[in-house]
Amino acid sequence: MAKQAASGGVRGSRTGRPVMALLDLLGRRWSLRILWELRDAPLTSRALRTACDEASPTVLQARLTELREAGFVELGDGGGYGLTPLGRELCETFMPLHRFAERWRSKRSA
Amino acid sequence: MAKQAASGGVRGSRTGRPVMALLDLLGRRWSLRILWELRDAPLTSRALRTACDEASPTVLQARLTELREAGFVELGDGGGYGLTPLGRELCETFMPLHRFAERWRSKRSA
DNA sequence: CGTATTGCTACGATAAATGTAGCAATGGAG
DNA sequence: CTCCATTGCTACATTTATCGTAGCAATACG
Repeated sequence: MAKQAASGGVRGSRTGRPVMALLDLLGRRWSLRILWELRDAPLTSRALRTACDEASPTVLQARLTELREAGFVELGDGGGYGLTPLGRELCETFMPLHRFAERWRSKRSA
Repeated sequence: MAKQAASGGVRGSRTGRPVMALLDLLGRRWSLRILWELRDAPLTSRALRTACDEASPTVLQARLTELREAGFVELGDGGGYGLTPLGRELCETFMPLHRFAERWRSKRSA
């Protein structure tokens, strides 16, 4: 495996600004969703797939690898993907999004 | 062209949960970046392109349309794209990401 | 008129995601 | 041990998204 984005390869990091790297990493399909679905409890790869609207295992596996290399997600001993402490922090950052989304909908359908 | 989305077509909204729709919308290439680059002041389409690392105008235009239909971005009278009040709210939601990214980097390169 | 912006589009080439199928490894139940 | 279900993960052909380059019509200034 060893794809390695860790030491300076995440797209967008050319700018040197870590936000860009993060924004780029999160701006890929299913990245945000995966973090979101893992917010409460760990899930097996298959349960995660189900939670993610039956997304293709190819992409899911790719994102999972990237997120693991980024240090946000980890694969537990007995199987199952879960958030690392760092990943949990990141997820907290996104929590206000939930409330925002509710307000957003009401304005859209208004 | 009249793409889509405006009145209930954002991918991911099939679940009925607005977070999913939002997560999906933001989980497309350059979406987060565009919001980020507009955080301070409006930019012309070309300035935005420059800010976004010379991204292809095709995608940029597509994202811009989607973000406009979502009500986050608007095209000013005298030209130039800017955030709507709603878009500014959303951007505020992402601000903690900046600080997080800094911490993230220090842990990655540790 | 020429020139230089603006927002935006066409289109072939390339990269990414989808959908379906299946692998090797692990852990019971009989 | 065999059978079966589950785990994480991969192959591969098809479809979709994005890239990169070029260029359009509209507007403004001299």
